[in-house]
Amino acid sequence: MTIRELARICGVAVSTVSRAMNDRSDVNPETRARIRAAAERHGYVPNASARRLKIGTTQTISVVIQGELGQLLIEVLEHLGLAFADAGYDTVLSHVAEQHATAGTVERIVREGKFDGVVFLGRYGSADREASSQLSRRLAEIDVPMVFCTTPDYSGAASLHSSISVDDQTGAYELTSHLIAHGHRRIAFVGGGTERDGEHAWALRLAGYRAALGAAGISFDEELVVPSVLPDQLYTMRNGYESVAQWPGSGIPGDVTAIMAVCDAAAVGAARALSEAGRRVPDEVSLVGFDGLDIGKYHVPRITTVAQPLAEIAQSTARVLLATMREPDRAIEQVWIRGRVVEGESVRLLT
Amino acid sequence: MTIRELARICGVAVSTVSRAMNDRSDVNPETRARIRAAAERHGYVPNASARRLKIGTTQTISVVIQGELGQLLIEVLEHLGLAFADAGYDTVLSHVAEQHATAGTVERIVREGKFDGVVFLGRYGSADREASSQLSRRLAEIDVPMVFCTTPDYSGAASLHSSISVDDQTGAYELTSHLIAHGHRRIAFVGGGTERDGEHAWALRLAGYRAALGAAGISFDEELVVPSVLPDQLYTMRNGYESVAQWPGSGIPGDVTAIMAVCDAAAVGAARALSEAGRRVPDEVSLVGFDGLDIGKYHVPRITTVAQPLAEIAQSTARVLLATMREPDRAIEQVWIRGRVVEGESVRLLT
DNA sequence: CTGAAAGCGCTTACAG
DNA sequence: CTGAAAGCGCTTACAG
Repeated sequence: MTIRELARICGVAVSTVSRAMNDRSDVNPETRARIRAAAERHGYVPNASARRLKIGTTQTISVVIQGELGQLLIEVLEHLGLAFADAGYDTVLSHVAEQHATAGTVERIVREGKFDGVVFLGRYGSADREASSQLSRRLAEIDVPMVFCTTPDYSGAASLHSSISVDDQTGAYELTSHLIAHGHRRIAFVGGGTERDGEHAWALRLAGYRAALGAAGISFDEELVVPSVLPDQLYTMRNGYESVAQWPGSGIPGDVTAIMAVCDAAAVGAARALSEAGRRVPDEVSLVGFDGLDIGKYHVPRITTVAQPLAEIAQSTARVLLATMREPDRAIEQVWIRGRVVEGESVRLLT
Repeated sequence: MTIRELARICGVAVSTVSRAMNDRSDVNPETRARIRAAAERHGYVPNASARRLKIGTTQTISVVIQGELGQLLIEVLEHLGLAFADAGYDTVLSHVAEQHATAGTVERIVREGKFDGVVFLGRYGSADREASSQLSRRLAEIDVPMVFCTTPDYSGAASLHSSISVDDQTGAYELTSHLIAHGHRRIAFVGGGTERDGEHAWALRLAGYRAALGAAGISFDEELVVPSVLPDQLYTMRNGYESVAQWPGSGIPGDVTAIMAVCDAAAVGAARALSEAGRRVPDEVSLVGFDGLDIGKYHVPRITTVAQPLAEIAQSTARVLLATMREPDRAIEQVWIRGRVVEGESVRLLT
């Protein structure tokens, strides 16, 4: 069913049908009603491609997620969907599998013109820092509005794209301070990556951890930073599990009284590894995560964490992207939203 | 950058550019190389809408998920993405928030012509059975190939759409038999819905549970079926938790030795509720889930479950949909794929 | 192997 | 308030 067929059925011109379908004011209310009734009856929906070609807008935002799809990103995605729907946009997830995560794939998605705006969620580009930075610069040359959510844009010194994230560093600082206030001094950081470049979420969390130790006069011990054995799957249970299970040297040092995992999922995995090693949480080892997901909430013991304000992060992302769509030359902005420490049952008070 | 501009830059006709970009054989290899190099240099990517309008194919499959986005569906989505990519199709998730889950929304997504095929994943339609059935019949009239994955199509007696799912009933049968073989006879089923219409995954699992009891000569006790207190969020930790915490009557009967949760997530929630009630798993109560997700794997104790062959389910879904796209009048088929009981640490052998 | 032209289904000035 | 016509950016017979 095309607009021409419907026009013939209704005995009007295609332009009139178009006006009726688009709720233009310059059409007789009765004509409008008649046409819309006929459209409904025949299941006519304007062809999105033709409309887009003519009008230059798809009313669709793409959310690009690369690699693993964790619960955190999924929840942000849900909130993004709601926020964009409020503004009249459809949201569509373009998931790029790890295998296909090349600059070309990402660039094609953006350039094809299927979308009015793009949100890069969680991660993008390759592990190679230079390649990611180059992708970021290439993307900046495409005139499709885009924004980065829960990930920096890796473009180097001067940011080329706006980004919205939880304030990882402050959150980790507060969480570490919480542990310190409970008497812990030998605190391990588990499951981060290896390049300490300060832009990844885990690196910012590590920086916050370090700063809190420093503020409390506790010396930083490189031995207590246990990097992930699965750098491609940082934010997973498996990462937390394997990283603790394969603790370098002769296993978990006996004097470690608390472990900070890179996220809640990793904390749950770490808890399992600790259990297998015969170390009880929190009686023998305290444990904290990051994110505030259900997985930590229903864990026994409930994991103390920093809850990310996901709805707020999503709304802020939508706001920045929509503003950039209206005003392409708008200034780049980096938004950091504070999380909140949520006490669970996984931290023991040392006396 | 349009095809016309690129044609002028290269000093050829637009038709030649088109041929070069589409890898047609009837173009001079040198011309082709020159054009493609120029396209790369200028970041030219053919406009997807114009292409689609002309050619009638988007090379894009939409996966529609309605309401909650759980880990199981996400993993199926990842596998679907890989399977369709192998066939040269992009996959896009069109998530429909619970608030917007009307027949109109779904129908619009399908009719707009943005997609060559549609996979309904996990659930669709409203809670109202009649409305869902009506939607199913309306969808059947749209000539976009579609298939249902991990959900039946609710169209009533005669199926109007193909569907691919794990064999829920057999899985639950085997899992229940596993419990019975371990000496359990008072086994509760926790977290299912209320309408026992036999089509939902949970209802099929309940049917399998019941059949296994019958086969073992254990009488079915309605009291041991504890329906969800959160019918809209069946496959969540929260459902398992609340359903056990708010067990009807005077709480968990003392003679219940095992609980079968509607899925792994619910089992984890149930475990937390049991812990709060002072009942240890598996020492005092055994517990099983369904799905085979990481959440159960890293739980302490590891949850005994039925692992769904997600890759196989996704591949089968892609195969059926692609076949339907090639051959629209192809027969409807219902595919049930067997899962596999995976023993964890959550079932105690009663002696 | 290459080019000129028609047309996919829409929307939007432009007339009336 | 309605209609006829142009054109969005492509692809594909049809000629050459």
